[in-house]
Amino acid sequence: MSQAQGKQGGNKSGGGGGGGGGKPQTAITPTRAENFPEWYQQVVKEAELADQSLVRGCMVIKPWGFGIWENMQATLDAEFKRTGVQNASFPLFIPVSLMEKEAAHVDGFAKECAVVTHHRLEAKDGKLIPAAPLTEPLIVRPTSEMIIGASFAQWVQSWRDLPLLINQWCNVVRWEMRPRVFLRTAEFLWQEGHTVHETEAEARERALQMLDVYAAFARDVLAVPVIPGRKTDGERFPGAVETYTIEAMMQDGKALQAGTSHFLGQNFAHASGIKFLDRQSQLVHAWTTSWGVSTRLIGALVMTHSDDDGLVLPPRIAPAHAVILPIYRGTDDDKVKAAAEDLAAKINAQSFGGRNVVCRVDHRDLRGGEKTWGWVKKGVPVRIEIGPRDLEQGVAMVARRDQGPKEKQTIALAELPAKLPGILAEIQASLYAKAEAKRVSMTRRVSNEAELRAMFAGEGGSGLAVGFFDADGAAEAKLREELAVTVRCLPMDAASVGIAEKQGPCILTGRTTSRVAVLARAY
RNA sequence: CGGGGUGUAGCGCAGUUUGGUAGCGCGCUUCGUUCGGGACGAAGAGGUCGCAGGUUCAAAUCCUGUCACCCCGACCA
Repeated sequence: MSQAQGKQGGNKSGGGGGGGGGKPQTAITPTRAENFPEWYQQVVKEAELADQSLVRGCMVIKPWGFGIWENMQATLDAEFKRTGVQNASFPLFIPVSLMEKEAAHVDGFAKECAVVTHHRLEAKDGKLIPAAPLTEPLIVRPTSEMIIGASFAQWVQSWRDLPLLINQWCNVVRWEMRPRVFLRTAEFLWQEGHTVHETEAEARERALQMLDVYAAFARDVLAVPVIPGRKTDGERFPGAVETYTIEAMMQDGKALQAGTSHFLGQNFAHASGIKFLDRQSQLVHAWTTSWGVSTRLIGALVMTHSDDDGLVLPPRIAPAHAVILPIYRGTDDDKVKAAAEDLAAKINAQSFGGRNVVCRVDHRDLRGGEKTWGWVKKGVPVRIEIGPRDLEQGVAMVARRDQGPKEKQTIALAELPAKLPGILAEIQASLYAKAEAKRVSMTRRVSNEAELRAMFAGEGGSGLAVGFFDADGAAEAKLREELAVTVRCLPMDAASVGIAEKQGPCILTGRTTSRVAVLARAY
C-alpha cells in the first residue's frame, strides 16, 4: 500500500454545487476507498484534532483532540480509582544504569531511547552549544517500570504494604523510526499503571482486571469492539511473563493494539529489588503488573468510526455532544440568538453517560454551509439548526452524525432537551453496532495455511483471520516475513470470534489444539 | 541505519535546465452584494526563497558544505 504521493489535498471543492449529479461529493479527499492512510491524515487535520509539530515525529494536540483525551482520562481515571488505584508522578528522566538492570527490557527499548547527555547551553557564534556533559546520561522515559520500581523498592518492606496500586498520567518518548499521528508518535500521552502484589495469583488477577477495564471502556465509551486476549511469546512486552491486549480492527481491515496489561512475574521485582518480609517472615520478591493506554486510542477512534465526510465521534467521548447553529437572516436575529442560548442552557442541564450534556452555540460570523460542514468534519454527534422559520413554529431541525448529512428531523423546541439523551444513546449504540458488523464481515475462519495465504495474498490482504493455532515462534516469524501477518492475540473467549468448537487442527501444523488465534496485518 | 525525495507567504505549488534580487491557487483582512448545503465582486496584508560559505556587476537559480523534514524497509502503545 503506497501512501506516498499524498498531496495534502488542501481545498475542498464546494459541497454545495447541487446542480449536477454524478458521484456524491465528500468533505474529505481522498475517500477511504481511494487511499486509507491519506484519508486518515486528512480527517485528523480537517477535524482539527492535531497538527504536525516542528519537532520530528511529535504532534500538537489541538483543543478538539485534547478534549477527547480529557474525556478518556476522566472516565478511565474514575475506573482505576474504583479498583483502588491511586495516582502519583515519577521523573521524566531515567539514569541509563537503571535501564540496564532488566535484560529483556533493554533489548526492547534501548534502540528507541532519547538520551540526555548534557546540561547547560553556552552561546557561541550566535549558536547555543551544549556545554556540560552529565556524569551519567539520562534517558527520557519510554516507559517507567525501572524508575517507578526504584521507588517501589523503598516503599515496600512488608506484606502489609501490599498491594501497592499506582498509576501515572504522563508523556513518554520512543524515538520511532516511522511516526504516524496518534498511532505512533515520538512523544505520546498515556497512563501507566504499576502494581505490586504479595502473590502471583493476585498479580495475575490484577492484570486481567485491568484488561477488563480497558475492554469495557473501549466498548461502552469509545464504541470500539475489541477482542481481549493474550499475546504470543514473540509479541510480548519486553520483560513481561504474560502480555494481555485488546485488539481492535480498523475500517481498512488492519488490526490495532488498543491497550495492554502485563503480568510481569517477579522479573522487575528482581531487577528493581522490590522485596518484602512475608507472613512467614521470609524475605521474598514481589509480583508486579503494569498496564497502559495512550493517545493512540484517538487514532483508533478515527479509524473505527469516521467516514468520507470526516470524523464521527461516539457521544460518550465527544468534547461536545451537540452544537446549535443559529440561522441569522437579518431579521429577528436577536430572537434567534436568544432562542439558541435558551435551548443550549436547557440541553446543558441534561445528563448523558454520567456527565452533563455539552451543547455549544456557534455564533461565529461564517456562512451557514461552512459552519455546518466544519461541524460535520469535527464529528459532533448532533447538529441543531434554529432559524426564524423554525421559531415561528416552535421547532428546530436536528441532524445526527451517524446519518447522512442531508437527513434532518424536525423536533419541537419544548421537547428537544429531554429527547437529546435518548438520541445520543441511539447514536452511541448505532456506532458500536456498525463497527461490530464491519469487524464481523471482515473476520474469516481459516482452517489451513492455504486459506490463510489466500486471505492475505498481495498488498490488499486485510481483515482478521481466526482459527486454531499452536505453531511456534519460528512459524510466526515466517508469517510476518512472507505475509506481513502477525498473531494479534489468543482470544480469551474463542466463541466471541466465532469459534464454537473446543479444539481443532492448527492452521499451520495440523496438530489438534485448543489454542485459538486471531491473525492480521497490524498498525 | 539502508534506499528515494523535498525545502520559495498560513497551506499547496510554479519559477531553477537557459543568473537580471519573486509569482499562482486556496486561506487571511476590509467593503459591497449574498445567506436554511461549502457564495460572488472589488480592494488589500503577507516572503532574510532551509542555513552557511563561494563564483559573479548581479544568485531562488550555478558550485561546495550543512541542517531539517517527508516517503519506502526492519522496531514499537
